[in-house]
Amino acid sequence: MNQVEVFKALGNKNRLQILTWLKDPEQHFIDYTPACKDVDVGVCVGHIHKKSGLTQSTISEYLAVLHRVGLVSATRIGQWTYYKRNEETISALGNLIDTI
Amino acid sequence: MNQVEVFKALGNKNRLQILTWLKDPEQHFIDYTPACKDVDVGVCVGHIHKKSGLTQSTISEYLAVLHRVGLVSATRIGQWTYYKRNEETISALGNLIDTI
DNA sequence: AATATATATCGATAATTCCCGATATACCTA
DNA sequence: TAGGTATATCGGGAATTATCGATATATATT
Repeated sequence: MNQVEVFKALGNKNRLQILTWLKDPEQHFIDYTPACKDVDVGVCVGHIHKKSGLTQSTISEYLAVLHRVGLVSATRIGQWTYYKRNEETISALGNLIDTI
Repeated sequence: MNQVEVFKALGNKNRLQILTWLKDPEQHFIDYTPACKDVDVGVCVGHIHKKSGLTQSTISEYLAVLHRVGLVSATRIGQWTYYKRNEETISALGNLIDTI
């Protein structure tokens, strides 16, 4: 994990917001339904986009940033890409704070 | 604590480095001696400046950033300003990660 | 193959950050 | 008060980031 890059990724109100939305998709995304029965793959770009008020390209870019630093996972299913919090990385970050 | 601002402050290699140096002044600063017998006030700007390889103004600015977001305390004694890690804020940040 | 939809990427501009040198301010000592 | 040292602030150029609209790519449907 690249500490500096992770902190940069978190140093943006909108990206931080997305991460918290992803904590509880049912609560934050009106028309959310899980894409898979058995595996939780998260929320598709379009839902996040609609909720955000930002453009589609910006949201796509932000999700790519969060993915690049490992804060979310990405799963392509058909024409949708679903993003989901990577809790391992997030809690690892919590521990890492102690080593700073 | 302003989350976004704290993450921005940490999203810089040099500021992160300074924070880790301040963890153990004896180890990282050759000619370090505590400024006070009874209270630990940390390390003065000049020492950090010399070790960093960056200019005095940049270091002063970086320390101001870290101070503004609460990651370090600042103590002026005579003509020196001493900066010290604010462990409370840092561990609070660790907890805050869980709420992200 | 043609079209429609979802997402990703490209190119651009404005805003912000990085980092500098120069200068100002604060404090100390003589 | 004058001069010296430590730190802070100012002004600026280069680099990066934020965010957009336009376009490309991938997938699905007919």
